Amino acid sequence: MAARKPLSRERILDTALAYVDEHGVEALSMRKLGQSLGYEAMSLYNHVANKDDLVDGLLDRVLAEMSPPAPDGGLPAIRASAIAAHEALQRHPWAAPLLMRGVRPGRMAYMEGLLACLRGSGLSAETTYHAYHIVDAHIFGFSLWEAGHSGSPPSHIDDMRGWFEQMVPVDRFPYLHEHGLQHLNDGPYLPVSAFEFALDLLLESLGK
Amino acid sequence: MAARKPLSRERILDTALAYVDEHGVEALSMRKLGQSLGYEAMSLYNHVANKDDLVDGLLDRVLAEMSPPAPDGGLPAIRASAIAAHEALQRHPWAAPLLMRGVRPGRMAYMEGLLACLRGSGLSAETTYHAYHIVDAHIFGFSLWEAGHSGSPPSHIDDMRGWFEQMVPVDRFPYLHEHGLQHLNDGPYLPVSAFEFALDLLLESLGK
DNA sequence: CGCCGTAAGTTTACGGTGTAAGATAGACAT
DNA sequence: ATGTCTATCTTACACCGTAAACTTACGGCG
Repeated sequence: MAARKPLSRERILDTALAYVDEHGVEALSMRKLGQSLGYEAMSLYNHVANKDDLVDGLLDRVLAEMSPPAPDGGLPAIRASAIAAHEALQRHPWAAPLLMRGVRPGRMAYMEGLLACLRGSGLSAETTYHAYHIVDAHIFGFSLWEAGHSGSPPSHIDDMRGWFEQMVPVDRFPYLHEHGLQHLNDGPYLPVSAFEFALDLLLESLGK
Repeated sequence: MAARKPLSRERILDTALAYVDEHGVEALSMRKLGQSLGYEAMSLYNHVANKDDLVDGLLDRVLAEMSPPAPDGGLPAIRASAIAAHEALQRHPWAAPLLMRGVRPGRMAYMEGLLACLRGSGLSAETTYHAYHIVDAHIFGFSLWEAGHSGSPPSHIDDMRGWFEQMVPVDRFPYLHEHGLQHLNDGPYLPVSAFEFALDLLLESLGK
């Protein structure tokens, strides 16, 4: 608070990204962000056009973490880049929904790279058309699905087991109860394997 | 406006659902909803606890359109219910993200039904654990992916072709350009087939 | 030195949001 | 008539994004 560093777009984005990764994008406000930097909200507008511009800056940082597959890499390159993209979207769960809404340049580059790689794998234009939807929907759809689940267990509950038993009574939801117990035993995040399992299934069918 | 019918939870939900299906959930406000019913915003609170309660009511209506698979229906029942759920989520594109956030009773019933059907198909508890993630992530993930795309082309553009050519120049994005042209020729919505294609692929692998 | 332009930061204000609290009015039972 | 209950409206508060105007600091130039 005392000796405050000068404001800059980079510093604003740094702070905003850290905040958003922790509290979610809906919790971000110009007033709070300015305050946490030691300035007034309106001062941010000297370095950022408006809130959308700020969020776009955050999205570009996330997009910078996901590189498209090499055009001549074939299906293995698609697999690798899909996994990397999924991991980036796991690191920033708030980003996936916003990435779908508008099309940032980085997102277009990813689309182009994916399409190029599919065509480069010998697929026809028609096949590529459908294959693209399948692969892109899997990467982003699965990440959106995962991101939606984040925060579902209030995460600051001491007695997770008790909370679960009350929310999902065995007698009314026997199978859901069983499923929940598996999650509680496996630690928080197993679904990753489901991402790769389904991805391999889809890619294999495209390779035939 | 003149002779106004008395307010009721049902009437409020009717109006809100129609409004939200047309304008999206982020455009819904208590003031606008009240006004479009001929009442003040605060009057709605006599029939609805708060805005979250109202939105929950809307989500319950969407959930009522998707029934879980019959427990003894096997993979075909899962396929049918997945397609029905996907269609419901297409009718109400705003709903999918909200359905992921909190777990409504109807959503729990769907989860339970899907799990029961998987176990009933002879899958072990461990296999069901992963299969559930794959199937549920496909249904909701794909729907989320589709919903995210809605509104991407501003939809009220006369010269769609010209807009597209400017946004996606052939020389910089040749493959994306090709893909976009395919969409323009096919009409707005082909991806549906991708949903069923991938669904069958996933279910087939579970059947082996 | 004085002057001035420019950029950064602050203050104030406006219209929007959800909703708590209180006032009002009508219907109905005692 | 009196009390009670319910639905409605009015007012008010805290928060949001941000436009507009104001203050402050600084670098260049005579």
